[in-house]
Amino acid sequence: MMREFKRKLRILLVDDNAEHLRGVKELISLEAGYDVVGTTTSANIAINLIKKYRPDIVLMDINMPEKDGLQAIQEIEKLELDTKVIALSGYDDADLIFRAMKLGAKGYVLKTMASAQLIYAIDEIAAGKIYLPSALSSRFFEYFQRSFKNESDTAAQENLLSYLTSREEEVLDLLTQGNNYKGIAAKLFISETTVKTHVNNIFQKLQVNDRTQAVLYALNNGFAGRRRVKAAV
Amino acid sequence: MMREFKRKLRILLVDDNAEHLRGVKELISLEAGYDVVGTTTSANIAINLIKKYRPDIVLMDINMPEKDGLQAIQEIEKLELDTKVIALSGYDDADLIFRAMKLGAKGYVLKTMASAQLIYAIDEIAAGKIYLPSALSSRFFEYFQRSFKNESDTAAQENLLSYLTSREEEVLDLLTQGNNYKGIAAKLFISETTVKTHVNNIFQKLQVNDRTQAVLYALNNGFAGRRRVKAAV
DNA sequence: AATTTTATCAATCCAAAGATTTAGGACATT
DNA sequence: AATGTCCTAAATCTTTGGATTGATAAAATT
Repeated sequence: MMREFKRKLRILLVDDNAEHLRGVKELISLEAGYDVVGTTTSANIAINLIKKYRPDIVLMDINMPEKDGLQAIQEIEKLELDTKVIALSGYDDADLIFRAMKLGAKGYVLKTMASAQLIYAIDEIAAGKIYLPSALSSRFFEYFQRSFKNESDTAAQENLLSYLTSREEEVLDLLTQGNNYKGIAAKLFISETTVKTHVNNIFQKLQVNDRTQAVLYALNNGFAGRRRVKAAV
Repeated sequence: MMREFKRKLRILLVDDNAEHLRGVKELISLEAGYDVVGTTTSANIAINLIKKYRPDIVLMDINMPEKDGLQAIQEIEKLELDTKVIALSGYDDADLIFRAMKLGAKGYVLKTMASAQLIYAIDEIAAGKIYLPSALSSRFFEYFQRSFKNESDTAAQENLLSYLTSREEEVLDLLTQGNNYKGIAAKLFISETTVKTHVNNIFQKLQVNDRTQAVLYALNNGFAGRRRVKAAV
């Protein structure tokens, strides 16, 4: 298969198995339009090579003993380059796939994959897409849905948050941002005692004893989808 | 396209657009091996129909005004039946796709999709797989990776949690479970004043003013990966 | 028209939380 | 031997938080 021509795709291969490394290199070199700019058996060296040569694609074996390939992916992503990493693995383990994709891998291919399919994956990913063979994609989604199952189970049980009035929701929202009574009063332009009343009502409805528990309940029960808090002054 | 024969696949169609509903029904009825057991324009009615007829597949339009199709998916999943829901939408919006899959949809297809492809999707999903057309799959993964980008960025920036001693981590951990001083003291077998000392040190290190902010900081910065709190007594 | 819910506020009162200082003993490091 | 960190603890003091009661007015419901 041949890409529409522009310039050669620059590829870096990382695999601790030197045997397999040679095989893949040869395989890719047979195709026109691909340039293997380097091969290495070490993830650490790979990082340096990437910084130097800025390849378009990195084929990264993630089952390496020395340094974890997943960790390497994470480090590469932190560099914020245009380099796209394809995870290469002998195993179609759902957790591995999930973690690799989570860390920013643009694809995940098995070592047993046919060469034509590998080339196809490289092309797709080089073109900016994300590529997962359908079998692996299925595994990924099963894992993905399992990992969200618990969350929605929580939502399944009665959600006390639904008893809050809209004003109480506003107050709780400010609580989940780390505000105290004074802060909430100022932000809502109401008196501190009114805030106290609301907060007390919130406690009753959520069946908790204090603001921390209220905030935890809110976050754990999908209140306004977890937000980030800047460490307050 | 024809499934290998076993029994007819029982399908329920849900779409607030009666026009489109008829179209899809006809389309599916033309194929052998598929039995449209019901059609409805209301998500609420759909839930009841599912309880009654236990279809194999539900094609659920998720762009309905009255009741949200996504919410319907969630409710169907809560029933824990064998019924598989396929999200049907006019939009290939990444957020919609993500939310549908998160809620347990086994597939997501566009209304503009060719009929052969729809049948294929139904077959795949009926067979227990998950089906996302590759274009939508790409969108999903881009969204997925974006949503994890911030998390790793957070990890990249200085994490004040790293300054905590192991004892302080224990104390913070108990704080994130909604404990007060007394509770923490009892659980760690130390005096309440000692707990206060630890907590104060934690505040200093995390640069926060009170326990709620400390807890929020902890949760937002990957402290012991968010845990669930049962509403305390 | 009558009732309930919601939002507002005040005044207490007590308990809890938070700030600060001081200090002893264990342990590791220099 | 001296220094530093960590865990422990007490004492004191101020502030904040939380519970309770009662009250007014607008708004929504019945």
